[in-house]
Amino acid sequence: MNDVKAGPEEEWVKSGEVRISDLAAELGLTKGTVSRALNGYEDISKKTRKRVMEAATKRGYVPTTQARRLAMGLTETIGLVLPPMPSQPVNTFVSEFINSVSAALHLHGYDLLVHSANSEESEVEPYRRLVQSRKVDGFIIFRTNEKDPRVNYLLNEGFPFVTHGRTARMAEHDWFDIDGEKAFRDATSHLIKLGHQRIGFVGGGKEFFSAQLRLKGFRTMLEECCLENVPSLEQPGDLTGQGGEIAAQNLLKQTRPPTAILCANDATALGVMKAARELGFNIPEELSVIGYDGIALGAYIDPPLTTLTFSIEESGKEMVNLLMRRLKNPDLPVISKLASAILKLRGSEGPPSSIQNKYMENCL
Amino acid sequence: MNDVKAGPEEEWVKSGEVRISDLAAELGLTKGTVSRALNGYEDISKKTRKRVMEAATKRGYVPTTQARRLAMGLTETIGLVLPPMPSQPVNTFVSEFINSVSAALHLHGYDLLVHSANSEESEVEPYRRLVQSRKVDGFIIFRTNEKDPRVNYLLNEGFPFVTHGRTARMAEHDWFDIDGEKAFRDATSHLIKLGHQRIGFVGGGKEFFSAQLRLKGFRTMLEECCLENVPSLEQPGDLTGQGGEIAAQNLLKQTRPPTAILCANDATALGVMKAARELGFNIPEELSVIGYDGIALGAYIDPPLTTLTFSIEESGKEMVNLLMRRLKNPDLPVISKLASAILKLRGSEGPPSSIQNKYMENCL
DNA sequence: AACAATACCGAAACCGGTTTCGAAATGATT
DNA sequence: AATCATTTCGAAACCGGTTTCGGTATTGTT
Repeated sequence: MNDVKAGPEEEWVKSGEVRISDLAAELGLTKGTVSRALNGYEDISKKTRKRVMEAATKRGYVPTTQARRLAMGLTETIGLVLPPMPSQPVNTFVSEFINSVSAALHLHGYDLLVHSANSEESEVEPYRRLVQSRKVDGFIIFRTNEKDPRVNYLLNEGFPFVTHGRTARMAEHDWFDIDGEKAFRDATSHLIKLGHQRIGFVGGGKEFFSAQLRLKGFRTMLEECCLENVPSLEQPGDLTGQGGEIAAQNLLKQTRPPTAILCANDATALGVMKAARELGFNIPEELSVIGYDGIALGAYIDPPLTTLTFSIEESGKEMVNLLMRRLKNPDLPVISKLASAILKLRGSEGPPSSIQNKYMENCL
Repeated sequence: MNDVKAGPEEEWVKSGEVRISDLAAELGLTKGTVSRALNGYEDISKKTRKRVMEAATKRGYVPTTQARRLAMGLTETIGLVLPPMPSQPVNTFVSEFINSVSAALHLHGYDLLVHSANSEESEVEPYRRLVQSRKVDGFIIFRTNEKDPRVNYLLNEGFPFVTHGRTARMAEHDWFDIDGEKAFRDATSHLIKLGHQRIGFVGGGKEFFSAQLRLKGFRTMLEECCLENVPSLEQPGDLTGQGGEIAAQNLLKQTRPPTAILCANDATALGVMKAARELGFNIPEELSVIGYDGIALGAYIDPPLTTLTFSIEESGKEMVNLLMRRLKNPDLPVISKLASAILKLRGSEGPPSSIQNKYMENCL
C-alpha cells in the first residue's frame, strides 16, 4: 500500500503524539528527570537512563522543537534574505548556494529560514523584522554592497552574521569572499598571453564591492604588462544579460573595438555574446569573451563560455563555519576567508585574428 | 554614520529587549491583559488598549515568535525540501520558485524553512524529521514522481501539503500543476503547422508524472494530425543537458533524422542544441528545437530557445493559497489547480528545409 | 434605590520543554 | 551504629507568550 513501515509488534502511531510528560507518567518519573536522562546529564543512574531511552525510542518520542528552543533561549535558525529578483534572474547561483548553506547548517542542528525581499520596502526591513521577532540567531548575507545598509544595521544591533563578499566595514564583521581581483588578473593575463592588446571590461554595478575588485584586478594586470588603460574600454554593467548587451554595443561600435571582453559575471557574458553575434562578430575568432561564475549552462552554448569558477558548496560550508564560530562565542575577533576562483577554459576565447606582438617587445 | 534611524526623543535600544511582562509591569497590568489588548480582544476598554498600544510602540515591543507559536500550538512555518541536486543543475527555476513561495507565505504570516536533501538517505527522511520535531505545519513539494514516497508518507501521517505536479494519488491531496499535456500538444501542433512531419521527443525520467503527460500530449497531437508515431523518435532523457546530448545523438544519427525535436525541459534542449551543432545541424534551418520551462538564459543563446513558459510567481502564489486553505480547515475536500503554459517563440524553430505537405493533403 | 446586565480586568492554567536546587536514598567511613 | 559523602531523583521555577474563567466595577432598568 505504502512504504511507511510501522513496528510489527505494535500499532502504528501518528508522529508527534507523545509528549515528554506522557513519557514521564508512563515511567513514573518527572519530566525534569526524563529530560535530563535524554540529554545526557550525569546525575542519572545508568539503569534509569536506559529505561528512559528505551521507552523514548519505543514510543517514538521526539522533543517539540519550539518548546526546547524557547526554554533554551535560542532559535537554532539562520536567516537568508533573497535580494529582490529582477524579472530576468540568471540565478543558478542562488539555488546552489541555498542548497549548500542549508546542508552545512543541518550538520550543526540549525535550520535555514529563507525570506524574500519585497522591493517596495527598505532593504533592511526584512532583517529588522526577523531580528525583532527573534526568529533567527544569525544571518547569511550575500551580494554585498560596499556601503551595505544591512551590514550597518546588524553591526549596530550587535547581531551575528557573515557575508559572502566584502564591504567597507569588513574589518568589523566576519566574511567569506572569492578573490575576484586575483581572478581577473589571471583572466586578463591569459588574454594578454594569447596576444590581446585591446581588452574590454564590463563591470557589475559599482555599488558592489566585488565589481570594484574585479575591475582593479583587470587594471592591475594591464599595467603590469605595460598595456595602456583605455577608459572607453571599461563599461559599467548590472550583472544581467541585458546590461551585457548594452555594454557590448558600446564597446563593439567603437572605431577600434576590443578583441576581447572580460565580464563581471556569466549572465553579462551571455548578453555580450548575443550583442556580438548580432553585430557580426565571430566568437572566439574575432572576439574573445570570458565570464565569471561558472554556471553550468555556459558549457552548453556555442561556443562554450570560458569562465572563472569556484565551489559554491565550499562557499556555503565555509560561511556556515564562520557563523557557527561567532554564535558559539560572540566576542571572538573577526576573521575572514578568501578563496580563489579558477579559470575554466571552454572555448569562448582564443588568440586575436591579427596578432600584434608589440607588447612582447616592450614588456617581456 | 549609519542609516539606522532612532527616534529623536529617546535613546537607542537594542531590539528585542522588552518582554510582555516588562510592558505589563510598566503599565500596572497583567501580561494576560496586555496580550489581549494587543491582540484585539473585545473585553478591553478603548482607553486601556490605547495605553497598551502606545507603550508597546514606544518601547518597541515585538512578541517573541517562539513563545507565541508554542502557546498557540502552531509553527507558522512551511517546509520545502530541495531534491538532491546533480552537479549540473540549470535550476534557475528553483530559486525563482523559492522566492515566490516565500513571498506568498509571508503575506499569511508564515515562514519558509528550506531543507536540503542528503542524497545518502531516504527521500522521505527529511520530511519525517521535520514532521516529528514539529518544525513545520505543512509542506510544499515539487518535482513529483508518479509513485512518490514523500506523498505516501505525508498522506499516511495526515500531514498537510501541496504538490507542484500530479501523482498517482492526486485524488487524495491538493495539487497545482502546469498542463504539460496541453503545452506539448500546442508545441507539436505548432511544429506540424510549420511543416514538420518527423518530430523527435526527448522526455524526462519516466518516474516523473509530468514527463509522461508531456509525452502523451506529443503523441495525441501526432495522432490528431494523422502523423504516424515512430518509436525510435521518442528518446528518454533525465532533465539535464547531458541527457539531452545523448538523446540528440540517438535521434540525429538515424538514417532519417527528425526535422524537429521537442524537449521535456530547457536544460535538455540546450544539450540537444549542443549535440546538434557538433553533428553539423544548423538550427533552426535543419533542425527545430523547442524546450520547456522558459528559463531566462534561453533568450541569450544562439538561436534564442523557443520554449513553453509559465509564471513561476503564479505557481508559488497558487500553491500557497491551496496550502493555507488546507491548514485552516484540514477536512475540506481535496482541490487542485491546473495552469497552462504558453509557447514563447524565440527563434529556435522554423519550417523544415524541404517542406512536404503530405499531412495537409491527408488531414486538413 | 435595588437589581440585573454588561464592561473590564486579574488570576491562573497552559503550551512543552530545560535547568536549578534541595531532599531522600544509598554507600562509604570511622 | 552514627556520620558523612555521593548518587539519584522530585519539585518547582522558568522561557514568553495565549486563553479561559471568574470576580469587581460600572452601567442600565424599573
